[in-house]
Amino acid sequence: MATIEDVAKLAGLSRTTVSRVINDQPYVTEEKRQRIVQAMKDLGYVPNSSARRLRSQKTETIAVLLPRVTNPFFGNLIEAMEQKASEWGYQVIVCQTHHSRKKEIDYLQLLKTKQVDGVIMASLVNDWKDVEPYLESGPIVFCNEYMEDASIPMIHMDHKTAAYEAAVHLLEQGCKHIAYASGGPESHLGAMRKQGFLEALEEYGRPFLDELNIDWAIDVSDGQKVFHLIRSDFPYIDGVFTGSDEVAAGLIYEASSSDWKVPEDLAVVGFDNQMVSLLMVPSVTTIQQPVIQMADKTVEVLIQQLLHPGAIAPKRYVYPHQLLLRNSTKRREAAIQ
Amino acid sequence: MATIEDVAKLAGLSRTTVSRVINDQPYVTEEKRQRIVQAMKDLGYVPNSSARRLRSQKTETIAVLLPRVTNPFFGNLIEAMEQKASEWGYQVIVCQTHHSRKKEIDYLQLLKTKQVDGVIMASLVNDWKDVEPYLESGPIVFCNEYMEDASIPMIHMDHKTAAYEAAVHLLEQGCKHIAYASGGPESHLGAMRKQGFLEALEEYGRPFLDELNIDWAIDVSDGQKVFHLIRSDFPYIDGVFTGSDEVAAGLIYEASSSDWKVPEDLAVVGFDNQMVSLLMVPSVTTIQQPVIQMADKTVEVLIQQLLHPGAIAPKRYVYPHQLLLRNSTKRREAAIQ
DNA sequence: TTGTACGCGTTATCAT
DNA sequence: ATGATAACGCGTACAA
Repeated sequence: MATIEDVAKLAGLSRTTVSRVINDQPYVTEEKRQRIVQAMKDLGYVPNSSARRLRSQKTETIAVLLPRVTNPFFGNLIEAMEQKASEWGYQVIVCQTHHSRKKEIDYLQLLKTKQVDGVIMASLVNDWKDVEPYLESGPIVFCNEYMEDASIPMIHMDHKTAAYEAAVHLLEQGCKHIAYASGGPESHLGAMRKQGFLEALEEYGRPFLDELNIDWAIDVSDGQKVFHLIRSDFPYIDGVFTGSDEVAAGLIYEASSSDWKVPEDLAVVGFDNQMVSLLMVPSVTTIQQPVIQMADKTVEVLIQQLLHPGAIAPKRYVYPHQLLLRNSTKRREAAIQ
Repeated sequence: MATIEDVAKLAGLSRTTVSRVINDQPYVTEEKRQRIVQAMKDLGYVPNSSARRLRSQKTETIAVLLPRVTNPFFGNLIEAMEQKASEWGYQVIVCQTHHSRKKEIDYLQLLKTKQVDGVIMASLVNDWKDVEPYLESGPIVFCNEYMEDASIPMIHMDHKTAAYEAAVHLLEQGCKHIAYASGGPESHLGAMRKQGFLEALEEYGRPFLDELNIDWAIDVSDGQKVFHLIRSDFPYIDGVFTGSDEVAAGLIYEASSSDWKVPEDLAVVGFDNQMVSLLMVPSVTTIQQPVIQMADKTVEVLIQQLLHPGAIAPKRYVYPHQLLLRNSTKRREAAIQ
């Protein structure tokens, strides 16, 4: 592998001058520049990135922490992030935490060991006190996930209001006993949703019992299980708030192969507006997040922090959501689309 | 940021000894080892990865090239790859080519600049002659994509036979005029599928006309367009082979809001066995690929190349597919779930 | 068992 | 305008 030294020799000049050419710096005669460019071509020279990193203390790489890529929400997120980052010349490392505290911390180590310049956390299962120390090694930005006490940039939706609106919608459609089927480990975000949901119930004078709380529903097959659980043990339930479109899809799929009708017997709302929510019959009422905008903003904020350290105060960007009314909750005429 | 030098000073020893402790090398008194470990803790010392890379000429990082993450097939692929790689202590960089030749080459540069030790190509739109030169900078492995002339490891299915079987299935179900709705840029893999498809038609004495060839169908909305095209311009078509479950889903979705019935009026087969193919009504007959096994194998093969350069001859691993018979093609009694 | 000294490939500083 | 030289932080012959 040719080094800068080789190029210098071949061109009959010094490393310094070659370096100047590489980095488009002034003070190089056009003639010598040509000679160097030619030498680089002849040798197939490419600057060694490790050496540059060591010298510049920069990696042009960021880590994106998320639970898993195959969850379509996170898939969309990282797709947009990678695209945006590459526009700025940054590489993206995928870090799947699978909701594990240990893995999350392990990946944060990338910051300490200088393998990445900054970190985006779209996964957050550790307490802030365990994350904060890593801040001194480089900037961290939250996306989707968030918490009150951290003073770093956060890009997210108002999950509490979103859940509140979804619950109100179910109540307005005449649901009397609404189950809450969500899952995964407790995160601040999950707590917010739950809060909004409960507020709506309280406002409408509906009680919420333990039996209506399902906290292990993540994917399609869980959704299927949820349906059977409801049907066999709690048949009086007539509405379900789910934490994802996948759970909603599983529920609706099972219902359609039973004698229950959605939404007449059971109204269902999903979350994320994934493609499947539109393809299901009936189509799924869901909450849309501006994923791409959030992803772009997150990358932009992080890179700005890298380019101008400490220039801007950590801000919070709250993006709007939208409750998309579809057929899975259409018990009264009002429903649109 | 503390360096190895700081640790050495604090412990009253030399850098060398500290280095020995870091890398678990012998010839260090237990007592001094303790002293050093303590010093590292006190200083919060972590080895600088850039320096290590420069010194060792290794990055412990691999690049995965693919069209886009939100295509569920590739989402599954990179999810499994990242997980496997992390078990070996390797980082994964996402490289979305969006079928662009330029982007594909740009990402291959990561190999030349020593930003990664090896590359997995699950995207392949350039000619082999343009890819081959990068081989001298490090190992490259194909996954899913492949071509005859390259002498590097390749992990993939027999797409030709898979397509052949799907087409035969449609013919056996009594389809007389079968459209081929696939898309994206031409790849060797696409050519193989088409070949298998055509062979089946020929075998059954069915002609294939230009009007039956749709080459721009990639996602759900394309599938919807395909349906309307067929319905308005080529209503005699009674079967469609699609390149992905998403296209199939779009087709079926539109058909269900029309007076056409699937499979009676139009039989549809998909590709990849994505979740949506199971959730659609009717469920979609499709071809299943052993994605995770292929992903694991690919990572394993690449890492073996990194650990033992030139030890094993480049081999080809062909994985079995499975045609899953579902309702979207069930025109005769035989079909199974 | 421990330490000295050099080099990995670049870039920044300071002369000239 | 150009070049010599010193870092960046680490690992490893080789010497002791």
